[in-house]
Amino acid sequence: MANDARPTTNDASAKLTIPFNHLGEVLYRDLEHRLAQHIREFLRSSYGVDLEKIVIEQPRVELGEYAMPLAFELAKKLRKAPRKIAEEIVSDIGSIDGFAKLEVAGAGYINARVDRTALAVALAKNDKPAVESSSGKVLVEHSSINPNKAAHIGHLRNAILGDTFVRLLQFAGRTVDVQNYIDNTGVQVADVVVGFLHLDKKSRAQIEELAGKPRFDYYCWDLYAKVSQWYEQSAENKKVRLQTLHEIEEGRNETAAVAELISTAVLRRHLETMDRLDIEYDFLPRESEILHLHFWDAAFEKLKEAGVLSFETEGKNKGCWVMRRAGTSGVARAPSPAGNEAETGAISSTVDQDPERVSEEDQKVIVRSNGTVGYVGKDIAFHMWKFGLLGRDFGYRKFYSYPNGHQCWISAEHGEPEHPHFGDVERTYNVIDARQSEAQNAVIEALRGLGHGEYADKLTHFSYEMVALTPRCAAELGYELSEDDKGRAYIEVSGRRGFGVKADDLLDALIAAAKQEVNSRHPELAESERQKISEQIAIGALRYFMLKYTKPSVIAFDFKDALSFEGETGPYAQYAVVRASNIFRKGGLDPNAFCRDVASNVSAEELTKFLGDNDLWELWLSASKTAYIIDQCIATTEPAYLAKHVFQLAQLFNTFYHRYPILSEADESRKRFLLATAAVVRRELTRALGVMGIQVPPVM
RNA sequence: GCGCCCGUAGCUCAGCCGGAUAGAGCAACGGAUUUCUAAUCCGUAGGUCGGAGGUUCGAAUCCUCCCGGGCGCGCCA
Repeated sequence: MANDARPTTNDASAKLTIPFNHLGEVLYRDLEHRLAQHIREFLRSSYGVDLEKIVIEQPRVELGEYAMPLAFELAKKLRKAPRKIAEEIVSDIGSIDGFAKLEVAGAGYINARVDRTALAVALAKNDKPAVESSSGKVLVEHSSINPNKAAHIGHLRNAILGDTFVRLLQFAGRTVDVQNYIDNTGVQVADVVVGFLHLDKKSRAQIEELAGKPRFDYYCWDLYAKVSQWYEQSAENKKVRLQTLHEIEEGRNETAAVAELISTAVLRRHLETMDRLDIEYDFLPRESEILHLHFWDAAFEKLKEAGVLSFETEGKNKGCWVMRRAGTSGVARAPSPAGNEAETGAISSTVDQDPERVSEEDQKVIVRSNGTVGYVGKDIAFHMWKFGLLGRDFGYRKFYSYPNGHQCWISAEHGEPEHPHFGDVERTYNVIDARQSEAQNAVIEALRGLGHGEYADKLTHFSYEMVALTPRCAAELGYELSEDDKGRAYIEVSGRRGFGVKADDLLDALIAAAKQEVNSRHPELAESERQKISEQIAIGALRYFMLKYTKPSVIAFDFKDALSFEGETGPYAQYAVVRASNIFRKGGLDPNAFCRDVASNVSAEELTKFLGDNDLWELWLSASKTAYIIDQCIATTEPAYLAKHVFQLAQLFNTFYHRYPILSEADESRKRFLLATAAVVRRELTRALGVMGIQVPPVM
């Protein structure tokens, strides 16, 4: 799996490319860069040592803000006790701007203490994050749901991860194109077409009428499961499937028209479902256009020319164009540097005599012997288009206008003359589940084989694990489980079997559960207001739920956990912000003013005094980390770190809220300080939740 | 068979660039609020970090092997 290196914030390569935040304020992230750079230079000049990476940890707050165990590492090289080295470094390094001091602790830790007052003032003034000047455009492809049935919880994880990653990139100042690839000519659509035409025996007009109904995708969900059973009944039925698929790919016939009608209607439903979660797309490239605009033909020529594809004249893949499967590079893989003689020998003995020929089991068929191209081939062509390497473009048509005015475009054979420019991006992230990593690697290797290693390196498979149902959840939904399944930790969702939780159903259930709470807590509010708040809470719960697990973890879905609004949940964090807002509302004060004007509201001496309290300081410190955490999320393609951070900050705030009554505080300057604290945390929490796509209700 | 992922408290998960007492949430039990305060807070209990070796001053974290579970390896997409 594509696990990038850990955060690059203190890599040697990053020290010159990430400038200090000249226009904005110096926050936690910037201080870390500064510290790492200072240490690095000091070690070089004083010891002649060039450390590859300076490890910087985050210690308990009473020990400082940054902790460096580097003296332990240097002990070997310098043949001195770690404690001694640490002491030398601390006494010789001099002062670092923004830091109060360095200290030696334990057996040789070097702990750095920041200038708390300076960091707090910088944080308070940081009302909009400084925007990095971005180079090229970034493309994030996510969702990509087959347009033949309702979206389910697995698709929700994909879309929420993808949308959050888009927001993370935008926070960091990148320009992002959001694409949702639509496989509108594949077997899955064909199956539903077969269902309408051959099982339900519906006319085109009848289908058209059904497609206009509110939850047409639910109808397709059931039909798709029925068709799958129908295929099992006879070989004759399966032939219908092939015939139908063929007609759809061909285009310009009645079957293709029906398929277009169905897939477009389901696609609209998907967009509506995702819009409920504030997830929007810019462009919907469809497979039909990749076929009809002959993207493959252009790609095929270049791939042959570059020698990525070879034609098989014998064996099981006779008559096919094949490429080497990713990860099987017998010739290309150099023995590991540490590899011993025996290992090298073992490799050379398994390599084919003819180094050009790929052994049969390492072949991936790209073009079938009947001349048709498979999914991976089309994906290669598509990715050549993404990076501007294909020499062809889609036509573009307006497709969907969001209530907020945003326009979503779709691919077309003959597009509108005026349209925005998609493609030609500098970097691509594909949010696709882990089961497709081999196919994704094939695309990457094809780009490399074409001589475009620079793009291969900038194509990231944003891989995550699936959402499955716990046996208990499946039983609650009324599914019959085999004895085998009952013993499993989780059971995979299956559209083909109609087994799963639909996205809209889950959202409805969440809204209903939230509504019940809101009704009992705020009967004085208007119905429309209670509804709006319930939706915000439901979205908060759902998005947080999908983001709190790290990507490699399979989510074993359970209604009890997903419908929870307490503990480590989105509503917990939303509630913390609401509480902060309550203070200002009841006090008749403007929280933003308390951020902006902290320096005039609280004197530097007083600020320093109050921040000397570790509990209060910990809250400020955590609030100062938003940009730092977001950098980490992007570098590691892991949004879960932001979810963890939001929860931690909300938790610290709730403790603070409980411990310090603010409005009744008698000491005026202390009161102003506490208000500034609440205001800053409120702003940072709101900001971080916003990056997760979670809004905060006015009351809860 | 080959490849990738997972295995940490009763349950669900963090931690894994080696480092200072292994953390949360849920569940359980016991407490707190006429207040900006209960979608909350505080406390108690709960762990041979799947197992065995190895590297190291130091391993949940790195390496090897094993066990258990998941996923992928198609002229499907």
